Order: sequence, then C-alpha cells, then structure tokens
Amino acid sequence: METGDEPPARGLRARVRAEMVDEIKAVARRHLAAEGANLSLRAVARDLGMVSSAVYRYFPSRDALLTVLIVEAYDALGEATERAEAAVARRDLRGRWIASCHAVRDWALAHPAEYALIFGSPVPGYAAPPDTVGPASRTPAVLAVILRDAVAAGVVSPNRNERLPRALRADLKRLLADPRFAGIPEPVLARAMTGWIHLFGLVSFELFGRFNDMITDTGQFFDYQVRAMGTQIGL
Amino acid sequence: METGDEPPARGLRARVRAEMVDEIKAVARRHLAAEGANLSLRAVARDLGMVSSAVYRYFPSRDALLTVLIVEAYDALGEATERAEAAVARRDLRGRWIASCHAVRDWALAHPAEYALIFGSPVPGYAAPPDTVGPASRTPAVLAVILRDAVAAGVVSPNRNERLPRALRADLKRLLADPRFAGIPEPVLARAMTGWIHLFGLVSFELFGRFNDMITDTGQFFDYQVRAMGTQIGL
DNA sequence: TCTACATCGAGAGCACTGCTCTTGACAGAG
DNA sequence: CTCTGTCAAGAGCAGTGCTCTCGATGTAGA
Repeated sequence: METGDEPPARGLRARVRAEMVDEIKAVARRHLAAEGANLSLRAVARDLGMVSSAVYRYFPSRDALLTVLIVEAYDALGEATERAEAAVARRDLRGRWIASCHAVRDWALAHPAEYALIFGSPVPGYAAPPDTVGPASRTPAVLAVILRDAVAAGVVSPNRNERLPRALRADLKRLLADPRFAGIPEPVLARAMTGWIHLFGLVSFELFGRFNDMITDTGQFFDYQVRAMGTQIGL
Repeated sequence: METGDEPPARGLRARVRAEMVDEIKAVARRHLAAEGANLSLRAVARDLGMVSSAVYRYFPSRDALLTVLIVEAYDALGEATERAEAAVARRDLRGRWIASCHAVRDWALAHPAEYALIFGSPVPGYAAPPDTVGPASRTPAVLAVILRDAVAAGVVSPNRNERLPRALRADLKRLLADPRFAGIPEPVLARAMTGWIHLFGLVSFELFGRFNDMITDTGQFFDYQVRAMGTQIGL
C-alpha cells in the first residue's frame, strides 16, 4: 500500500522492501527514458525478473508509481537548481539568476523523459496529488528568493508606472505571505513570475523539438534569452 | 492507405469514403477531448457502430489518425489566429499583437485536448512528419508579420545595443529568407521569437494547470502578460 | 449486360496491457 | 513452535493495436 516512506526501516524485512521499492523506481525511470510516458508495469516487472502482480505489493497502481516518479523528479530538478544557485556568490544577483536558469535546462536535457512527465501535457484522468505541489514549487522559489535579495540589496525596485490588475495583486499578496519571500514588492514578484513562465516555455520548446530546423546552437540561444530575461527583470 | 485527399471525389464510392474519414476524425476528436491522448481506435470504431478492423481501411494506424488530427489542429489554431488578427485595423499594430495572442489562448481553452496534443510532450517514438511543419508555422508567422508591418511603419526599430549571438544571427537570416518577413531586422525578429516562446509558455502553463491555486483570474493575468510583452517588443 | 476487379465490413486471432484473485512458500513475533 | 502477516507466482478478465481471411458489394471494362 505504502510507497516507500518509513524513515530508516524497522527490521530486516522493511529494509529489503525499501530496496525493492528503490529498484522498481530505478527500472521504471530507465523504461521511462527509453519509451516515454506509456510506462509498462509488466515490462518493469519482467526486467526485475518477477511477475507483474508482484509489483502491486509495492505500488497499488501504475499511476501511483508515476506519481512517485513525478514527485522525485520535481525534487531532483529543485535540488539541482538550488545547488547551482547556491554555488554563485550571494552578491552576484544576475549570476545567480543565470545559473538557476541554466541549471533547469541542464537538468531537463539530462532527464528529458522525466521533464516531459512533469511539464508535458497532463494525463486527462490524472489529478495531481497534493504531495506534488511542495516539490513543484522549489524551483520557482529559487527564482523568487533571488529577487528578494535583489530588492534587499537595492538592485531591483518596483517601477512607478508598473501597474498590475487588481486580481493579480491579490494573488501576489497571498503568495507573499510565505516568509521566504518577505519584502518583495508585488510588481517585482510579477516580474519573477514572468521570468518563470518564460524560462519553462523556453526549455519546453527546446525539449519538445520546437526549435528543430530553426535554431542550430540552442545552448547559445538559451543563454542569450536568459540574459535578456535577467536584464528585463532588472538584474 | 490514403487519409482523405483526392480533391472532389470521383464517384459515389469515393464520396462515402470521404464522409467516413470525416466521421472517424470527428468521433476521434470527441474521444480525445473526453479522455486525452490515449485514444482508443476500438472505442472510436464502437461509437461508429463498426468493428475495429474496419477503421484500418481508412487510417493505416492509430498514429496516422493522430497525425491527421495534429495537422488539422495546427491549421485550426493558425486560422483562428489569422482571423482574429485580420479583424483589427492594420495600423493598430499593438492591437493586432494583443488580438493574436488572445486568439491563441481562446482556441486553446476551447480545444484543450487538441492543444495538448500539439504542445504537450511528444510521444517518444512519434516523429513529427514533415506535413506538420507548414501548419505549425502559421501562428508564429502571424506574429512575425505584425512586426514586419511595425518596422515598415516606423513603429519598431532595432535598438543600437541589441546584440545577438553569432549563430542566432545566422538562423534568423535563414528565417528571413521567407518573403513574408522581408524587411525585418534580425534583432526585431529575435524579439518576435521571444514573444512567441513566452506566449506559448503562458498558455501551456495555464492549460496544464500550473496556475491552479495561484492565479484566480487567469484571463486578466493573460491580458496583463500579453500587453507587457507587446510593450517589451516595442508595440 | 455481364464479368472481372477493387473495395469494404465483419470476425477471428495474436501479443500486449493494467489489474484482481487465489495459492502456496516463507519469515518474524508471540 | 505455532501463528500471523508478507511475499512471489500463476491464472484469469477486460481491454488495447494490429493482421489476416472471408464473404458481400460497388465499379469499371469488355
């Protein structure tokens, strides 16, 4: 029933179970990379030398397995972005922005199937479980924190003629209740959202082949776009 | 083998065949809207009161059916955008931009499954056939032509300090070989591409539920974003 | 008009899928 | 040393894409 929580494993049995869960996830990830979202539980079981029904001891359904992979993909992307951003000097705000964006792209290129699983079209029946929203917000949080620091450093400030729709202001105010984002003026958070949307639009377009036969050096193009976005945001 | 070309249909048989093809596509579109990309040929056949193997007289495979739906979706989106843009006074360049963007969003909201089929994650095995690239370029072409007219009207002009990477300049130059885009300076076309990426990033985020529990009035937000993009581009 | 051909729908069948249920083997706890 | 819970295996169900064969029927040429 469970899908591999149970911090350290109480006994021997629990440990071999946790190992089995890890193995299933690893093989499933491999299959995902090879054949995309139409993941076959039976094929995964076959690769593990067991019969399909045995997998159901560890995951109640195929969707449950996919959900776990989705959560872990969000976390992996978030962690990769956080690490890359943390490696840049705190005062180099533009550098932190650029490094974060590149980290997202690099992770996506390294794990295209998992990226597609997350940012591709959602399966119609599939409803994102609430455990995904936390990990999913890690990456945009990195971007917002950069702008928080930029505001605190006096590098970025809201523009006088930067007007926001009423409903958007209310939404932004709600987001700003998060203590991590304290001090960000609403117009600046709006810019962060714009950057966030643009960034993932860019990565998705590249990964989903929209630049094929159009842009030769996609890495250079990405860098150009990301720098322009940084300038536009005020970094 | 064929998928419904043959201009007017030579005899009675050819005509009922064309009607059958249309019916299959219509039912398939309905199923797509109801259950997403995992379209079942057998279910479509069942809805049509015939057996699955009969469908193969009209489409050689499920992928072929999907490809036709993809091409037609590209065309429908392109046409919707073209019509909306054409309805705006030629000299109202900013209005043309805004109308085009809204047309894209409106079409996507009206046909979410078809939008996901086009702009969602591509099926790994599936290779986009060359017949899709033409229809796929209709929408971005609308945006580029707006900027062409804006340049011709003197409203938009390249900025002195707008520098582009070398490889990107070569790519843009190749795109500018299209006579429709004659006269657009490379930096301005780069801005159009930025707008194009941002626009579809925005629509995809909304459609794929990324704004859930975050932005309440997505229509207002979209309008705000699109206007800001227009300003950023110079319209 | 009659015949030969091409096209079509139906049905059976293959290999595959997710998932359920039952059975028998085994390990850990009392 | 039982007894209980966990596990892998197998059979089975309903569904899938796709192929092949077989009659029925419309179409075109003689």
